[in-house]
Amino acid sequence: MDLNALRVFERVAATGSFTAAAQHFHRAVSSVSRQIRGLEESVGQPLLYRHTRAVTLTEAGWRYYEEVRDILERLDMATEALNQPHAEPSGVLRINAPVAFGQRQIVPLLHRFQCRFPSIKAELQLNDRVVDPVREGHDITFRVGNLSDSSLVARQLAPMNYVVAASPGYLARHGTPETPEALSEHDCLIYQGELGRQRWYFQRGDAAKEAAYELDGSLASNDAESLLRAALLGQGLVMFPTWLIAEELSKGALVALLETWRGEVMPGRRELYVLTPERRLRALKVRAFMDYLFETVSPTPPWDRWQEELQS
Amino acid sequence: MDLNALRVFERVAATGSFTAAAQHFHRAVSSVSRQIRGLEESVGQPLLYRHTRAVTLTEAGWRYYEEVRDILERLDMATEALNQPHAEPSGVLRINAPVAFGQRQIVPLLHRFQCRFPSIKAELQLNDRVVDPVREGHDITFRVGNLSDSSLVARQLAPMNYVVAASPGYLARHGTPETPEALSEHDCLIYQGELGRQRWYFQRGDAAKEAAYELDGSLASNDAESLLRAALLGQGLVMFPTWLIAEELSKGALVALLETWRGEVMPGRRELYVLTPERRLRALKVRAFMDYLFETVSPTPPWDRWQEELQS
DNA sequence: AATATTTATTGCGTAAAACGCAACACAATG
DNA sequence: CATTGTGTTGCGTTTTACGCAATAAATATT
Repeated sequence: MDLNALRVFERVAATGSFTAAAQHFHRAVSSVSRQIRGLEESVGQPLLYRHTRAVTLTEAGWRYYEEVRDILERLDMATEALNQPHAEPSGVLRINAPVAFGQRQIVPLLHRFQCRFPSIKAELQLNDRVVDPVREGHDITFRVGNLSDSSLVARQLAPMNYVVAASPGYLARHGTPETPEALSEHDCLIYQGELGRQRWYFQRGDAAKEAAYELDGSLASNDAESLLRAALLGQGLVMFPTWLIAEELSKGALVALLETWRGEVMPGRRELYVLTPERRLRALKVRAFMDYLFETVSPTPPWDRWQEELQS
Repeated sequence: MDLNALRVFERVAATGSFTAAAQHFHRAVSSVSRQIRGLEESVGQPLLYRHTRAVTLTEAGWRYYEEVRDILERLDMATEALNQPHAEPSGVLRINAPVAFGQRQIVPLLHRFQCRFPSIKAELQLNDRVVDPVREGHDITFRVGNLSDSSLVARQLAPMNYVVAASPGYLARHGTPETPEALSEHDCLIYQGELGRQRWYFQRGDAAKEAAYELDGSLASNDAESLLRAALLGQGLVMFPTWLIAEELSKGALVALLETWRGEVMPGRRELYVLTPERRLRALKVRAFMDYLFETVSPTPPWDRWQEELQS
């Protein structure tokens, strides 16, 4: 019996897939297959049922998995606890985030973090579908809006702020809308995803409820990046989260509009969350990254600092 | 990090010796040395101080050892728990016993046990000095008399019965002593170990206390086997535990004497104990052997059945 | 119903790791 | 001071793990 085989088994059990476990450990699937086969021989019975496109745990496998998961965790913590107080974080940090947020905010953040701690390596997985962080083996997951996995430790990172914006060229040609009502006279570039066309909502400071505006324009798309490019070319107005267009706002490539109102793309407010599996919260690399992250967004996230920069 | 290295580390920590761990795992000392070095590199600091003729744990090593010991135990138990109800005991059973008892009683018992369970392998270590079963890595330890290790689970196996015996030839030439007092007219072969010459003690059924007899004969030795051989040759009388001479009594090569009295070689009574480390009590191989052992000695140990055999 | 695709298994050759032998270093023991 | 026991390290050999490629099996797609 081999510790490596146990780790492979844990990952196979968590994901239901030899392929996923192979990817996780950067190994060939055949290597995973042999590790599992060897483990089953050493414990004397099958731990997994093999199906066509997945594997599932046998009854014994399930019981063994629960034990092995805890044992591996405990071993890692015992090893971690040996680190001297000044030990530098090291190892592979696995991060998951929505695509656009990851590209624009996590990549530079992570870059600075890794400059500071050169022993850290990272695996950044970006996707917009809801993934299971435990199953995927992520150390840290960024999530927008609703949470649904109670085995994760969720911490609120920052509020999601939306802003309407247009290029200076567009505004020079078409004027600057001063109220949400004025938007109907403008070319609004609308996001149209699986849930249909987004409405824009506005709420003034003291109003009890945001008002919905069903707007239109020359372009609708399910690709935010395309809408952004069109806006930069002066085609129309967009409403996006500040973390998406903070750089363009800072550079003046886009101009924030209707700042007296708070904009949303659906009713209610949402927050940015960061999630970690409960057990891994104390790994040094995870703690270090979380500390760094929360230092970075305090008191104001970098993607919300463009307002301050424009004022100075 | 490797499971094998962790097991090696546990054994080194328990014994304080690379050499002992190497022997335990049937490996070269250099292999143990490298395993430990590799483990220290992977946890990032030394776990052992190297001295000239032993190693000791560092502070971190001690803390790690306590964790690793429990983790390995838990893993073994999780693996053990997977066994199906009808699984046959297998693996290496490590037994320690006093030399003579081991040779005469454990070897045949173990032989029958292994015939019944062919997947069992055994390592039988015999010595008369007091050893530390945890440190030595024994699964089962036989012990006579006093117990002093509270981390072991001790079960009483059987009372120690002593008997005076002589060969038929000796008795034909010198007559049969009918009382302890008559022994002074006989050639008593006395055990003389590190504690000096043994006195023989006798207690009649209803007497409150055993009486001591300081006897003499033509031979005194620290080697019980030699005294026994001399007795078989008709040289004199011996007093030995029944488990030592049960076979000779059964065959009539020696004749039990003074059976109305209970003989001892020191004041008070002693028991035979069998000890197992607390954690290993539930390993299938250990349980199976213990069950077999206690079945064998119930209601009467085989070394005390010669009385019944002579009567039938 | 046929075809394409995905996942896991296994033969085989290669690479990497573990091993043991032997020489050596060091300090305790007699 | 010589001997002895324990641990370290260089080096060659043995063993294990790996990846590639072919294959099997069943699901998804057309």
